Amino acid sequence: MRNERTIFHIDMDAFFISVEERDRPWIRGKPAAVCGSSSRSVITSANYQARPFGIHAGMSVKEAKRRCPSLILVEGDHSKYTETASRIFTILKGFTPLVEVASIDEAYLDITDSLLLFCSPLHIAQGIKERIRKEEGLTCSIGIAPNKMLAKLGSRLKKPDGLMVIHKEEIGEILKDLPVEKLHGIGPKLAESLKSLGIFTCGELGRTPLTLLTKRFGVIGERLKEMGLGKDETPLIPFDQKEEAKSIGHSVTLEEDTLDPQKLKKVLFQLSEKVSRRMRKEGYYGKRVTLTVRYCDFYTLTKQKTLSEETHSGSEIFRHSLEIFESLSHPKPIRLLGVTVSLLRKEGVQLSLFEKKEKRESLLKAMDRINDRFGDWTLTWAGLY
DNA sequence: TCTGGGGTCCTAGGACCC
DNA sequence: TCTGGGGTCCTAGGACCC
Repeated sequence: MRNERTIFHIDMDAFFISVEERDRPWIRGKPAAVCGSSSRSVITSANYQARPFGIHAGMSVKEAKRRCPSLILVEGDHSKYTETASRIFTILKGFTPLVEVASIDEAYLDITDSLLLFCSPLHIAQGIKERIRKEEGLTCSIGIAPNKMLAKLGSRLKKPDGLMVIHKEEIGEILKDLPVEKLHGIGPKLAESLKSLGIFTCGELGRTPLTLLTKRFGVIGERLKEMGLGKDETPLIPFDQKEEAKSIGHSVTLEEDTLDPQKLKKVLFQLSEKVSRRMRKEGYYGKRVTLTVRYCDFYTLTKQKTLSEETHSGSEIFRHSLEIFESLSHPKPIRLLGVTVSLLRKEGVQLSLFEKKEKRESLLKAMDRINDRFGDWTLTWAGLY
């Protein structure tokens, strides 16, 4: 029986806009938000003064301005946020090597075995908050719990600048009346489906028979039941064991909806170049190209093509995405185009063991087929003799 | 609420092979 | 010629997250 795990979830408060407030003191105390550069961009981060106006991430800039005409808008600077985040992750790694980077502004820590070194979890959490405040001028919220799911819930419940410990004995009480959509992984659609079954709270979800949930939701049903009970065994994946990326893509919402082939071709070319530059920079080759097209009515389709040869060349990616683009009929003006490359392989690591095995398997099968047709030992490994 | 841009994972049907 | 079942890959779409 291993120790009860102690997991932290660290979540930066209104990360992007907080970084901007730190660097531009005159914004502080006023409603402000970070947005994209185009006229059709959305809010990516709103400060706590803007939130009472109903402004939140994902809202269009137009709508946000309508709700709060005095809103201060700052164009986002992604590289600045990435650099800030990486310094924060370095601070976290000073407390334990078991740090999972969950997104640009979130991390999980497993401090189960570092308890002896620094005394109580609460003490460690306060130390982390203090260092982030001192060194980066930023606040964060921390949830402490026996698993990732509850740690995440804890940080979410005590925002901003919060600290919440969920002890094993308190789990039932905390989940009893908590709406299911507060849990990470239960979005609007799942929440609606659950409501139609009369399940509104985590307490109710935990009491729902597993058979009912699996019948309705398939494999996710098991996960849902556990979530309702506050159980979660998903392991923490330290930053140095993170898997490689599975896809690399870029997309852009055009300034105006259009069907002009010259304009669209140019955008496809730029997106392809952008994707290929990133692939080369990060050392990837890919074998599948996916084109995304969103029309003016928001109807969105994707079409993909698996290549016979892997590539990271911009002109190759462009050639394939254009071919896909031209195979579609495009009945309406286009709002967004996206190009994604997947089935990635990291440069240098020739073939993974799995792929090597697969190659060998398919070679073996080919030999079998020939031997089946022409009799045994027509083909064999040269090394046999 | 006229709705960005970066991703991940899951599902389900069809092709194809044995 | 017709039949069946299993496995894998490809494809398109959808839910979810930050």
